[in-house]
Amino acid sequence: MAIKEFLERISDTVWEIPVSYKEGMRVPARIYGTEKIIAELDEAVYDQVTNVATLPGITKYALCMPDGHFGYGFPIGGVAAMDVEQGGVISPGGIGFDINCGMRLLVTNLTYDEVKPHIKNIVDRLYERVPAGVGSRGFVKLSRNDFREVVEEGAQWCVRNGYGWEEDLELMEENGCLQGADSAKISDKAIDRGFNQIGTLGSGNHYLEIQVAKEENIFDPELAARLGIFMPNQVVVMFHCGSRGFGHQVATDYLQIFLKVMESKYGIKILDRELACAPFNSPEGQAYFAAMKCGINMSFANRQVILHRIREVFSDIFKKSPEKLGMHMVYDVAHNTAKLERHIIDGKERSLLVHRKGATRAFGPGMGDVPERYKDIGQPVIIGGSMETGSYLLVGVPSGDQTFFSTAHGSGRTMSRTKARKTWRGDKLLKDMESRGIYVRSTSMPGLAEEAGGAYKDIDDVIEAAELAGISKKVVRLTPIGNIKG
DNA sequence: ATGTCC
Repeated sequence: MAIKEFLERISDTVWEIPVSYKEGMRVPARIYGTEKIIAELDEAVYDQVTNVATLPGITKYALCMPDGHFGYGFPIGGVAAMDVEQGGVISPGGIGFDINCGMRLLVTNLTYDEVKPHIKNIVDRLYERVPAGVGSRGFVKLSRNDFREVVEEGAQWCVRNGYGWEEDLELMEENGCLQGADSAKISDKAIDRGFNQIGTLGSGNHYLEIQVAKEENIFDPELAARLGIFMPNQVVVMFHCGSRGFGHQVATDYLQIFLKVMESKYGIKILDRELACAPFNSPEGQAYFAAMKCGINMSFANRQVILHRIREVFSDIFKKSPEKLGMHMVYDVAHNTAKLERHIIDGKERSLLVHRKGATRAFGPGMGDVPERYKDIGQPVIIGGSMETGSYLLVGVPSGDQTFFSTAHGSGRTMSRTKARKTWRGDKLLKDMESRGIYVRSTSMPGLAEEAGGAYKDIDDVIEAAELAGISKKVVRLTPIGNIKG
């Protein structure tokens, strides 16, 4: 029977597939999105999210956020919480190859009028100072042993070594260093791939963008001010990157290990090899958890060094210190992780491993790990749109409990990279964007074409769905004026 | 996403 006949409308923005849809589903699947988003959703997502619903220990629902699309095993936009006391598993496919891919936002006290005459210079200098593209190498010279320290200490290593400010650490999950990251669980190959990649942007949809908070796009001026956006046309900097080849190798290493032991040792049968997993409470599961934390820390360190370079470039161009330019970090979000969290399920507190793959944690007001300064307003959420359209700053809300306090992470692709390359030309797109006031530098013209705004869902639709569903609240929409694309 | 197949 066709999927549409199973799809039950729970509300204007929540759609459920019952366990009767597929043999082995332990919980229903729920997809977030407006009617328009659901109508245009790739049917493969239904298959993937219902496969996830069969995994051991899955609690309540297998979820897909409104930016969801087809991914490796799990859909991108997938959220799955596994009860670790009930045989719950950990699955690399539920985290993503790019461990702790995420977004960071920093503000300036400059207006668009002040920045406009310098925008080409800013973008050109950032392009030199923040290496981008496949295989790019960073300026931070580390030995392999130094790098093992970095992956255990995360952004704290960076601040100790002069990359950034002490206050930056308060604005990251767990102060930029996950406890329990163990480099003994990392292969030499992963170290080889990662040790010269700190401070690099990468490729694909990774980018660094100069943006403006236009007056009409500041939806809640009070909340915006609390987050550091205090005037119309204020210029901010947003960037998106992850753990580069290092995280990719960690995921690859443990997928192979899990495929070997999953069925023979643990008797877990799965519908798709890409859902390879191991019980969280098993030697293999714990080893991957400790290795993944190294990936998370590597990514925090990567973004920390990039933040430092951005401050240097602005400081050089505007002849003022980064402090005088008000270059404070707003927050850093991780959107490819699994975290052990306590959540109340049907009135009972349980210990859940929450997989968020292309999904952003969005803790509500008062919750643990929300920085002290934001405790009363909820965790900031940074959602990057396509490079042509815009991005959003939001906050978590109490009703986020329905998704284990998770929301969308971006626009979500609607077109394959191959088709996008055939539809647009990078050089023409670059000129078109410049005529619309967005100055772009990229290492690859085909790569630029892949990221055309038309290859993505409408970011405003995605954010509207997230807000209507009550999984995050929008504060500011940000408009791009300059972009460095990997 | 990714030394885009060691």
